[in-house]
Amino acid sequence: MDRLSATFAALADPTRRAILARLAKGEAAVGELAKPFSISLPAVSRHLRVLQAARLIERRVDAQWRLCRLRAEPLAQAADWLDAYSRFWEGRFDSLARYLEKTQPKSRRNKR
Amino acid sequence: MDRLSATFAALADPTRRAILARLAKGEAAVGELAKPFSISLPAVSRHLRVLQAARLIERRVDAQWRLCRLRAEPLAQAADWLDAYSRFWEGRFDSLARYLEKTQPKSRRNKR
DNA sequence: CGGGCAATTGACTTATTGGTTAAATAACGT
DNA sequence: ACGTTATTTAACCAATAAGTCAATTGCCCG
Repeated sequence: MDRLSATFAALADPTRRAILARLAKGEAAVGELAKPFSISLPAVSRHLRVLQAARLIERRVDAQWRLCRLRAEPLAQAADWLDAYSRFWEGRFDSLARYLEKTQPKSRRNKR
Repeated sequence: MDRLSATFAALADPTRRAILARLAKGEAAVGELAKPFSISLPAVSRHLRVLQAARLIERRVDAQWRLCRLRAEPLAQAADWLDAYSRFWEGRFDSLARYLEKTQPKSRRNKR
């Protein structure tokens, strides 16, 4: 699966988005991440595996804890993709057309 | 499924993203949308159904053609979500923290 | 009317997802 | 070494996704 698809797929689950929101406040262990949810710990563990595969989190071991922290770079790529379409909903159609012409090579970082 | 999840899920497929890219250049019928892909017409029809359910496209009938056009509003919502995290990857952590406080009043403070 | 193009629907297959419980692994603190 | 805590893995299940081909629907036109 390509990187952008993996990112969007990872974000398509509210539990995973909630986990990212929690991690935005700082590193946390699996058990703590699981607390707000009614699902089992293995289920959370799998969600974390998905987030890690999409490179949205990184993990490190500290004694018996696996600490997770947010890696937001893939989100930047997704934001770039959406930014192109912002030109559409803002009515700057030709600008989007130009972006899409170039979008085959590579997308670049920018700010909204 | 909530709106944001539906949007991200719809975007998590490269075929669907390519269809949106094509539609950004203007309305098109199903047959024309299908041309660049090696998959069958029913498969494309199903992708369009997903995009429509996510409200990323609208359809209208013109004689024997079903014309599709881009509706970018749901993308704006997704972009808003990502924008919050842009504060993270740009290093403005406390700004993101404030955003998340407002967005998810329910989340509890980290103790560790 | 009947033929043909456009698109969808139906029936089916296969793979993936998200969840479960139970067992295994790993590190800690006696 | 032992029991406790933290987390993952294994095995399984139900639902969904993405594709196929065949049949159907809807519309146009000679």
